[in-house]
Amino acid sequence: MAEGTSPQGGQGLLFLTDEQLRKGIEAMFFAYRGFTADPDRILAEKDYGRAHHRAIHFIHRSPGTTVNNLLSILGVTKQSLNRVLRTLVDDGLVRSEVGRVDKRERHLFLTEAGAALERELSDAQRDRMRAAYRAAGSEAVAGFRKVLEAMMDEDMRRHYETLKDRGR
Amino acid sequence: MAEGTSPQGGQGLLFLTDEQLRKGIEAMFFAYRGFTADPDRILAEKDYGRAHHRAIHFIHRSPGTTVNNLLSILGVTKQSLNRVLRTLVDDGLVRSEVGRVDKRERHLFLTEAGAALERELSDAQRDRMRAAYRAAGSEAVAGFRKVLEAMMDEDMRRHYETLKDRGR
DNA sequence: CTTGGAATGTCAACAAGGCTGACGTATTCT
DNA sequence: AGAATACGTCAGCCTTGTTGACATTCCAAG
Repeated sequence: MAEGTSPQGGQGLLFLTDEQLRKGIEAMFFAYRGFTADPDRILAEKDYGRAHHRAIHFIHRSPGTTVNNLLSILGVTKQSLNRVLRTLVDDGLVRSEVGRVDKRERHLFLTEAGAALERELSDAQRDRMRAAYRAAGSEAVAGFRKVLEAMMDEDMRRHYETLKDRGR
Repeated sequence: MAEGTSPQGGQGLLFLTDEQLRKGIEAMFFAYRGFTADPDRILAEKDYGRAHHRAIHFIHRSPGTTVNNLLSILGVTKQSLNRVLRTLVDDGLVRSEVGRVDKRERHLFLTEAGAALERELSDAQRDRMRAAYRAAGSEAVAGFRKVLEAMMDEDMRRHYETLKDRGR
């Protein structure tokens, strides 16, 4: 009775109207805007963009990651990533270290300044996420994650799970 | 007891670690990629982009909407929207009608061709949404929507609710 | 030891889709 | 009559994505 979508709550077939699906689509659209709004404001002040944020985020999450790995996580071309990475290295936010075992690879790390910016950005983003979680309640949070995970492409889910494991 | 995040399930304070919040952030990032992947493929074939998709989507949802209204939903400048809208009108996907009560306004409608493309795009997007919903279960769906709604900016939530009401 | 292929970096050119600023025109409101 | 509104448009700029071509460096296989 606390449901809204179907009486058989949980598993099994759902009765999904186009309307319900459209609402989900629009919720994704509007929510993603909110999701990026706070970091975007901070980035604009510092003349960086979302691309820089993404690079910084995943370097922070996987210190020492290679360029190729980052490439496949972000899903852009190396030229595109390189442009962003170069400015971050030049500005002293990211350190690129030649691999010791395979010297062709570059391992990426945040410098102190990079870590500081990362903190500033993710604080802002986490604040909103936390507020949304609190407003929605813990049951909602579990469902939120479940649906998002089911929405990912296979490759992306692989990356997502890998990052997940690191934290455990 | 079926919870994972907190013992007081539902309302009240949640114990949210940075790790949990980060996972949510990454889930949003990866899921949004999946969310746009299918329409993007269709659009690429037809030399359109996401901007066209968004315009088409919201014109479909609110037939006869004005340019100004669309502008505030999409959150872009009129120059940006106009570029997109012009190609859609030129290509015969959108019809722009001078307002009868206020002749300064233009009311936007999808033509048959426009409606056909809208269907193709939203079919693809709904298929993924439906699959995700089914995989996650109906309880998850309710939570998903709840968190997303809480994540929106005020203005966006207003638009979201307005679209919501139309369907009822 | 040479050679093929992988990983990386870099140059150039281009496109989509944001943005600002300025201006014109029709229409409506005060 | 004059101000404000709705819309369109021109011009120019930025970010971030794309392709294509090419150099370098290194690993590994023959």
